[in-house]
Amino acid sequence: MPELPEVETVRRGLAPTLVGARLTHVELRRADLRFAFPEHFVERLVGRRVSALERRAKYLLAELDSGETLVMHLGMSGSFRLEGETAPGAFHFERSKAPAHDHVIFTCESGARIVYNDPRRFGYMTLLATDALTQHPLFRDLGIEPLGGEFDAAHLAELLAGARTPLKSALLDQRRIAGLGNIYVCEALHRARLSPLREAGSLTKAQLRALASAVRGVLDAAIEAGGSTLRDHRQTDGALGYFQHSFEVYDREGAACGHARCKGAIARIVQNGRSTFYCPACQR
DNA sequence: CTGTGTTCCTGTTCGC
DNA sequence: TGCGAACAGGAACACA
Repeated sequence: MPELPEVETVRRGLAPTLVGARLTHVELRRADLRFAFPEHFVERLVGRRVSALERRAKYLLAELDSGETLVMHLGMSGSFRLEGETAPGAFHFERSKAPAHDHVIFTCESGARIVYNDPRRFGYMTLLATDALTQHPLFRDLGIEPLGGEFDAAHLAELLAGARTPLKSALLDQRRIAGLGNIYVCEALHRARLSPLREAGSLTKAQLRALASAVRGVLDAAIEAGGSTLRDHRQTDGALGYFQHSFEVYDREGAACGHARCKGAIARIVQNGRSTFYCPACQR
């Protein structure tokens, strides 16, 4: 589920509860997610205060007062929900009816509970020394943040220079740009009117400008939509929120292309084993 | 080095 | 209605 905008929405949803909070209890309902939890995971968390909640690419980073950072990735199906004092609508579940796939439960001093649910278990959590975070293999090779100040057409030109791979594959590569996933790559390419099949290194300057602007624009819009769902529904689970109603191409095979004067229909093809949606008529 | 295919896991949807 | 197949928002890893 979660690409950059969803993770950012989760971060904003959890921050008011988590930042400044002390963890009093951490419950693991199983020994692993995608990977095993690290040694003494619970002991290293309990009693610690969370000093900041950040995001890098699709990772959530909870900085602790112990010098370590709790690193969380939501994989395909991970989500958080808030229960307890800060969630007035929280349900009370009988023990036997606890929702399936709740794997980790963090309890704060305030009584608030933050529950991590992940049916497919492609997500994972680990603890890393905060001052060495950027050197760690998980982060060392990550590319540029598409919403950061350095991301522009010139940077994009460098990132794609000489690449023979299809444009879509290049944009999904987290070592180039970090945080884009299948949906927003499809959407950004449609906005920029560029074919996912184009050789990545073949874009003109004007096309690079259009693409940089499209990437930023689609991510900004999705975060904004996520933000509005947060305000309206206290949703912290990183669901696509209302932005899914704004998809121009993703999961819209056969629909009319939304671009002015384009008579094309959205097609679905498969690239690297994953669905690509685009308009063959106007994306060149 | 670059680029591609496979794999992890469960839930939902679709065609018969 | 049931039942198997296809597919799903990610990315680590193996390999050509």
